[in-house]
Amino acid sequence: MRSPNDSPTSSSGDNALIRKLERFSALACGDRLALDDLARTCEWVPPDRSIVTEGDASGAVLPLLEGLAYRHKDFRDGRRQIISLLVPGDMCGGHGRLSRPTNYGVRTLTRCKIARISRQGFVHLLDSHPAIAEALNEAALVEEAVLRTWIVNLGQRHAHERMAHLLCEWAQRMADCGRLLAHGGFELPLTQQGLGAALGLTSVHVNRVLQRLRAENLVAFQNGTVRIFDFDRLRAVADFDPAYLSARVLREASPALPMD
Amino acid sequence: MRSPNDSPTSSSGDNALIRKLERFSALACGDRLALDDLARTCEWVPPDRSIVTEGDASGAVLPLLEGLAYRHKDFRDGRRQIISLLVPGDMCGGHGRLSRPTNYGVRTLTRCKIARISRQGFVHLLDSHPAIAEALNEAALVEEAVLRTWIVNLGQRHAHERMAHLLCEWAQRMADCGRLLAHGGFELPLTQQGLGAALGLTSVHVNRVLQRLRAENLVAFQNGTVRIFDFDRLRAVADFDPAYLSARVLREASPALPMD
DNA sequence: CGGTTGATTGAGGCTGCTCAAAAGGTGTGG
DNA sequence: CCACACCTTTTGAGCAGCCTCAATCAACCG
Repeated sequence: MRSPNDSPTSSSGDNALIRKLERFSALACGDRLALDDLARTCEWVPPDRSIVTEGDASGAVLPLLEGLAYRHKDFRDGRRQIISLLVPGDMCGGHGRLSRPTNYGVRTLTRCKIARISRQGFVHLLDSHPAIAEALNEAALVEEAVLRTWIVNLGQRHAHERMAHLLCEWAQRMADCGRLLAHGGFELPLTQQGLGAALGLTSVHVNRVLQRLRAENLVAFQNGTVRIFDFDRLRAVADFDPAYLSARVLREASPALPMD
Repeated sequence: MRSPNDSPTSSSGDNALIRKLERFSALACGDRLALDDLARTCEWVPPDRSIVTEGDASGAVLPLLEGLAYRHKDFRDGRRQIISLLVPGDMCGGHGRLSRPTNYGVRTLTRCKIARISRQGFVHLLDSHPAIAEALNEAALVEEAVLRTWIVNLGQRHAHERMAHLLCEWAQRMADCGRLLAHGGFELPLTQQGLGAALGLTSVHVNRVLQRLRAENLVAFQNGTVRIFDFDRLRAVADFDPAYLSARVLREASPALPMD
């Protein structure tokens, strides 16, 4: 028996990292134990704190075990871009064998539980648990797909389409990690300024776009909580196809390919 | 002795994939031989041809050995986003152990030499050559950094800054793979419409932006060739920091991290 | 030589930005 | 409990960066 509230430093049986990696690769018991071990050297960070600062070269590997966070890049003149949103199971820093100074920062949105592993320990983990290495690898490829989708979003879509797409993607990801609220809504703990930084828009325009989506009875955003009223129509506006997020996967090799 | 022009199917001693991977990991002789082997089952593709179409699930792994190409996403209504530019050594398709249908297409810019490996063969390559697996991994992380930078570019920069950044990045990458021309310029075989598709701009505006950069004596673009007149000033306009492209690397683990 | 593709230029319009101010909300201290 | 500060949201007015549409020009090619 375990109490339902996981106390800060206990390794809960419900490890987000394990849950995520199991979407990509069958983990043996030993793999799971190793991952649970990480949760022993973890810390809680309050909301709106910097976890990684641009140029950070500490080399630590920082899996996000609980809470929400984001990667961002700040400019001297105040411009700011949110590069990706992080859910439990994602990595805050680089996840390769080699350590490289980051060209981005990471901040918490909510209170976060973060493990801290030395690069050395991480490399050892990969070497002694190939299944973990493989799963992390595949996870990185999905992350890449998300980045590509953001590029398309920023490059080609209008403000309201962009917003719709962000909300669709976030809805899917939050559902995937079991974070839907009772009424089917979900957290998105950003201010309108924050949404602007994610979408390449000003907060003023974000406000107007949200009003429009609300007026069209598609979605409401209030106090960091989103409720989607008509997912199908929102998806149509966003031209959202969730395939890139899924870990669905085909294990095979095959023959021809169209070379038109 | 080997003739200087590499004929289509001969494995040239100068394999772009090897050159690239060696930036990330020390390859043993056997690793290099295995990579050279790939060049035996390769094909030449003419310019402006589709290599991978969206939704492709063939599962083939397609390293680009020679030539230039790009990843892109097309919309039904004609909008089009170029997601990344590919140089020799890059992968055209997915490069994981698992095969997933692509949500993008790949087209050639110039004539391209492309190896074709079954997913099965690729997995076997990774399993039997850990150094290759590691190098591919690190390469994927650099690619991720490029995607992040494009997001920042599209989200926050004005048209002329975006253009400047693209040109700086491309200059660096072309230099890194030994593709600078005699006068220090380099190929960028895109039409102005193509540049627009990469930058989220219309070709009309691309044209005006290029005129402005030319008028400011920063750079000239003609016939798919770029000449940069004042790299320092261009870099300042673009706010370009090449660090994210480099394979420069620190092998260590280390202690503290700012937790402001 | 006509046909096609890409570059260039112009005019006008819309999306999204800037600047500014007011309105709500929340926490703090008196 | 009110006053105050601070932050976020909301609204308005005006502007501009970039787009749309359209036409011309240049280069290439069968």
